[in-house]
Amino acid sequence: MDLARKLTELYHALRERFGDRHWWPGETPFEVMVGAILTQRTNWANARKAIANLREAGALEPRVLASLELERLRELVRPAGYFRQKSARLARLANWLVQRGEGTVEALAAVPTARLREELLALRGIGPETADSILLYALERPVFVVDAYTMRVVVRHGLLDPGAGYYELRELFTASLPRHVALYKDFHAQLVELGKRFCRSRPRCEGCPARPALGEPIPDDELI
DNA sequence: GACCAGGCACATC
DNA sequence: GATGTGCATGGT
Repeated sequence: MDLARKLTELYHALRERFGDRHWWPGETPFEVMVGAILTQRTNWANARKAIANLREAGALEPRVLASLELERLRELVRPAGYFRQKSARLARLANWLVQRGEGTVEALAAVPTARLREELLALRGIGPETADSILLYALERPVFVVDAYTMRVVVRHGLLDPGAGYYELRELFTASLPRHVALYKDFHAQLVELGKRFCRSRPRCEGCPARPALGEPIPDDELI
């Protein structure tokens, strides 16, 4: 069975099992961008607290966030952990938007995806995953997002060898799937859900025997 | 108390 | 290029 078919079957199996994930909540594209930084190496519940703080402070708007005192920003971001780093990262992102797009996300609409990706990666604190999350979920660009869960699932299904790099993994998906934003969004969300469940006791997947079957609904006992 | 959570930058070999 | 380390809060 070729890879494209395997991935398609995996997606439908996940979709069947988990339904619509309603992935990546956020009222505005900027809020999604902020969330992408706040959730780095941090569970979403903690990131959400920081987002709530920012909302209450009216700082879920690039110009406002960019104008906040650093100490104030650190306070608001604290629940998400790594608050010294993340506050600085948010400030750089907001400043970039203010300078690059006059403080609006809409001004980025005409900029090619590759260019946006380069500029995001040039911001210290935004790496491949965060950049791609922003491109896909905030800016609606057809970019597949790879994260730790994706890696676990793909390796566990034998689709790629352990030790594969970010770009190798991303290429696996982009080369095999139709370039549809909605598909990319939901597939990634499904992979996260699967990864959370069936690897929750063994995050590194070492020696774990379970391997959900492709193309079939996944039984609960194979999800652990 | 240990371990983990939707990474990244930097140092070192 | 690969590997190790610091960053930090909050839930289980």
